Amino acid sequence: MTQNSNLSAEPDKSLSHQRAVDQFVLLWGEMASAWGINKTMAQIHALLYAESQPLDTDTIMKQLSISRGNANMNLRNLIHWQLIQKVHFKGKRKDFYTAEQDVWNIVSIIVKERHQREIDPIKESLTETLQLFERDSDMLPDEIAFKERIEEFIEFLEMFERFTEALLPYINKKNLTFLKHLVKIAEAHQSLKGKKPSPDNE
Amino acid sequence: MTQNSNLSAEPDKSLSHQRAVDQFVLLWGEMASAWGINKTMAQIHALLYAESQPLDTDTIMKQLSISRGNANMNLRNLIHWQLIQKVHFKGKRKDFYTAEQDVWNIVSIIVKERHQREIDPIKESLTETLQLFERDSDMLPDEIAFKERIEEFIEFLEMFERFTEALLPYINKKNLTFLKHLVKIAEAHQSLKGKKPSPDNE
DNA sequence: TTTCTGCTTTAGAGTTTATTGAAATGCCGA
DNA sequence: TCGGCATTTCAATAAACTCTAAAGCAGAAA
Repeated sequence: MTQNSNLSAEPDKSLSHQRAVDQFVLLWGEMASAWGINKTMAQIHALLYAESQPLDTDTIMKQLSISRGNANMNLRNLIHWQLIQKVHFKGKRKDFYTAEQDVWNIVSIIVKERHQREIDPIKESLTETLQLFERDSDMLPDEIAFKERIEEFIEFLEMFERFTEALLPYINKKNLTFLKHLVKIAEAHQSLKGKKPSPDNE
Repeated sequence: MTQNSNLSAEPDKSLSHQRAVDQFVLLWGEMASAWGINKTMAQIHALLYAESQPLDTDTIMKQLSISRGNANMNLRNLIHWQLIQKVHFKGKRKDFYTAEQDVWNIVSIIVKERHQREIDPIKESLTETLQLFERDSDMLPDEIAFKERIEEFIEFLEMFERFTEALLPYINKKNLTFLKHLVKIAEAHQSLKGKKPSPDNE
């Protein structure tokens, strides 16, 4: 019961494959928790990403040694993130789950989701903060500088927004050509101007 | 002692300015913890970013109501991340700290750091995982599919690497023109091909 | 040398977040 | 309507992470 995985719920798999999946699941989980995403949620996603077949809750529980409640919560969360989907098989009552299998789409979904959930609210809060300032005429120099920095940050977020909105449609394994094209433009532009495009600060 | 900030360590600041700084610090801290970065570390950074003048440890402690040890640890961490710098004033024994003030540089530093710390090791681990597989001839179809997905992921990371390396030099408030240019190319390319560049999956 | 000032380290307390286990609810066929 | 799965919810518990207080250093001044 305390063993971490590899309960061989699926005897139709070679040992080396099973080990590779386990290792991959662990890696994905660690990665996620470094980025503020629930480790178990990421592990479930990794498992479903690694498997070609849809899995049911019990298999996931056994495979990752987690409780039913935990599995259920994180599965729901993953569905909400649109990273996995429920699948039904005729004749079977259980829910099965399957994950998007194209890394490019996965990344694209994650970027979109976090953008909506996090960037937009931040922009709003910053705009509110700006409203705390007195009229320009009464402001001290440091105050003006700070205000400008906030404005610059808002501008940055807007630029980021435009950028991701423009590029996200190309983040897809069937559309790499255009991305590669953009990178080449940037690389060319860079070598044209020498190593760094501008010396440094001020 | 339990009050959250605004101990007005700097009487030379208007109340509205102080409130704006406080609010900004709180926001930045929350944002950071959503992304797996220590909240206090981010708050210290926000404070230094908001202030035009370098601050010493005692000011930071008072301003954020944190202990000396905590301040010290997180300041060191920020230096390690290259997000702030120590500053010395002649005649004064204390260390003062100051932050990079250009958002674009800040983001650029963060991307570079996380890249080094996280993406590179992941690529290595994935490569190791790949080595767990048997020779192609002995592989089951599912096994081959999984292997291909890992390879695709490595490919993605490499593309991401090229992309950031190509663009990071332009992420700087003095070099926005080129970025804007790139976005325009992408936007134009998109409208040329209709709303979505490719219908959907498969 | 001793004292004073400021920086650093660390064990444990405190806080936050994730996970479990059990009970509640829903669903479907007999 | 009941019985048997399957899913969902949630209070209690555990794990992870952060912060503090106190002690230790190191160097400057006296």
